[in-house]
Amino acid sequence: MKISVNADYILRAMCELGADKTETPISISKIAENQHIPKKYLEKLFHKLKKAGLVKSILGKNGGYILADIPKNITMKRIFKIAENEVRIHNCVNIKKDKICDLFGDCTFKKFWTDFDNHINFFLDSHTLADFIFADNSKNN
Amino acid sequence: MKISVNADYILRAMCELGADKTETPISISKIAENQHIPKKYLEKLFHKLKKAGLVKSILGKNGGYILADIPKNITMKRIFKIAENEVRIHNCVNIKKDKICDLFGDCTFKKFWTDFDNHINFFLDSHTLADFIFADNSKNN
DNA sequence: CTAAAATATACCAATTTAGTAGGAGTTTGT
DNA sequence: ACAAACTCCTACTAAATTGGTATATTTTAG
Repeated sequence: MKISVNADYILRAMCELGADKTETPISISKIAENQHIPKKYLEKLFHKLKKAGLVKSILGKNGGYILADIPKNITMKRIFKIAENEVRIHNCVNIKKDKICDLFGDCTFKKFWTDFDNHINFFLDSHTLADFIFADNSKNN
Repeated sequence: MKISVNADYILRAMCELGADKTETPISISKIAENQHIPKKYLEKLFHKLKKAGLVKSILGKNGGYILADIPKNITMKRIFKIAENEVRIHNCVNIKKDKICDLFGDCTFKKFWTDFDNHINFFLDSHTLADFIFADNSKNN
């Protein structure tokens, strides 16, 4: 069970967008440099972020990205969904192979994997970008 | 973030050992057949389980495996440690690269990853093999 | 002696991870 | 008008991991 580098990359990149007070977009180049993330790799991640509606892009010179929503509305769950190619906690043949699963309505294995999944998602849902950005310099949002 | 098939395989295999009332060992062949797990693959998993001290082996004909401890002492965390080749939740350059990390004593990123790790481990520690075995047929242990 | 069992070691195809490469399209400062 | 600075898009790649196979050796019951 591993967490890819993507979650960390995205988290820090989004924080940089969220922490910026100016209304101008920030470029991939700048974020990559500040956060020590390979530029081309970060580009791909932002492509996903845009498709998922977490950021907006401004084309052309002086272009870049801005958050599509206020930090407190961006949960870690949303970030994880993009960062991790697949989130598979329900690892149980009784769940994967539905026919077997249906035989046991209250299968304890299934219950365990579902509970585990819920436990993780509860944590991810209860943390947002705002937790990271306004930790020391208090501000609204 | 994925959970490999191993955790499911081991969980069901160990349950079969734990549920067995006889004092005789159970062979890999039998478990593999009952649980629909590739025999050779299960063999490798049991090798790890033995090395970790979760099961004991009996060699020769009529040999097989028995639990090395009572079910309630076998936590899901112990199983996960064997099932997952690597458990990496602390995915943060501020943690991986110690020099950067030391610069921020109360880094919010680090805190998040550590909290996440603790959250998961708390869940895994609070479930044992006994939860699966004696769900319906109540019995001591 | 032989069949059934664990043990040990090596191999393998497919997939995933963490990138890199090269350019095409868009906008802006000068 | 034009070059620089951007995003956007597609493809490629090396290394590691995953989920398994294959083959042979050792141990023991009957």
